[in-house]
Amino acid sequence: MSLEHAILVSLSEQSSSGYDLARRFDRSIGHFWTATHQQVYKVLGRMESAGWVVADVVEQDGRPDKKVYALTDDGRAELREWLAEPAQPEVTRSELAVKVRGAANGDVRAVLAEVRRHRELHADRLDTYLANEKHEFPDPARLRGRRLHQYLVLRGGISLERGAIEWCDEILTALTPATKRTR
Amino acid sequence: MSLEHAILVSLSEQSSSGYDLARRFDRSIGHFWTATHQQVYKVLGRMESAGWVVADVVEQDGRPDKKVYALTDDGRAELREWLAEPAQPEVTRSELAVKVRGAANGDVRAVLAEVRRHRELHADRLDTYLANEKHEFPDPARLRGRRLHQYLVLRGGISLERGAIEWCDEILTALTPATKRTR
DNA sequence: TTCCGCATGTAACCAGTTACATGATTAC
DNA sequence: GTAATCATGTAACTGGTTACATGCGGAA
Repeated sequence: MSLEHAILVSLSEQSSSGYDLARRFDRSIGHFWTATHQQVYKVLGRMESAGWVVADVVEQDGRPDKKVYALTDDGRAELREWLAEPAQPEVTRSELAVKVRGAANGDVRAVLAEVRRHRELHADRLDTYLANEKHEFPDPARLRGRRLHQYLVLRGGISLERGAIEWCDEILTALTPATKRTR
Repeated sequence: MSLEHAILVSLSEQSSSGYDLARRFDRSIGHFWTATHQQVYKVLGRMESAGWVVADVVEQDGRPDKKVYALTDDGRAELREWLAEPAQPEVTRSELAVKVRGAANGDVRAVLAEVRRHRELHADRLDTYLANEKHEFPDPARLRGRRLHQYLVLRGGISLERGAIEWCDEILTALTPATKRTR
């Protein structure tokens, strides 16, 4: 697909500036799609030319002006069509996995240190996701529509991180010498 | 990183042709890194210029000639250095997740059908991985070194697929009307 | 005779990253 | 004074995808 449709989804929830979108791609939607601000601006330009979004310049005091983008009817139509298309299966590219596979060609302990570091990164992300879940969706059983969909995506992020942590632990258990492990 | 190092790892296990490498990227290593044959050939060219690999033309009867690539000492050195560097955390890009999040903007049932389709794709991949595990690593407790590392990466693929299936199921349970579910 | 597997590639293109650039305000 | 946050962008580059091209052998 590419960023376009992720932006359409994001704008369907809330009109916002490129800056704001870029920040949201560091959070909520960002669990499953990332984008730098440079790319967001570039793509927004294209989308405006295509007539999917319109910009409204908002002046602020004490802060730079901003362009707030909103979906047009064409944008909404595009989004609807895209949703009906098949989604291609995600490709997981894990540099860490390649390093683990090739570890015997270098210093295995260095690779293990990386696995440990990644484990912590995933644990941190899991914590933020869980805090998010607790704070934003305290009563999941009652959720309907949009909110339920958002919740489900967050749940996906949570189980992804849990899986990653478990995998790191499996590697660490298997590759840490028993002498170190038991002491 | 990029493909280069994945190819170095692959060649460290077994010298092979570009065609063969491309096929392996559809399997074993491919759980965590993919590449088309076009890209493999392109990168192999670059790697040969850099002196990381050498090609040996092998004539075959009844089949086209092939170039079998092998690691050089420089290639091995490069691999060793790369293994000592930190790995950047993977970015998971899931088109399906974006569709789930935006589902309310279109036909929710169409998105659910996609979730169901993806569930089956993941289930199929899980089956191949499990068959692989059983066949190639019947006695995991005894594994050491390279073989153990390969096994651990396969385990990662397995838990990734399991996680994906569970997530799909969670979505299906949450979004399928109870009337259809209980029947 | 048509399609699949083996085997290697080129060319055009697109998506995404990194580096660079500007400028005001606020908090330490 | 120094760094962080808000806000928008351009330019160069890299990595990866898609389309196209060739040619033999064997199976259906």
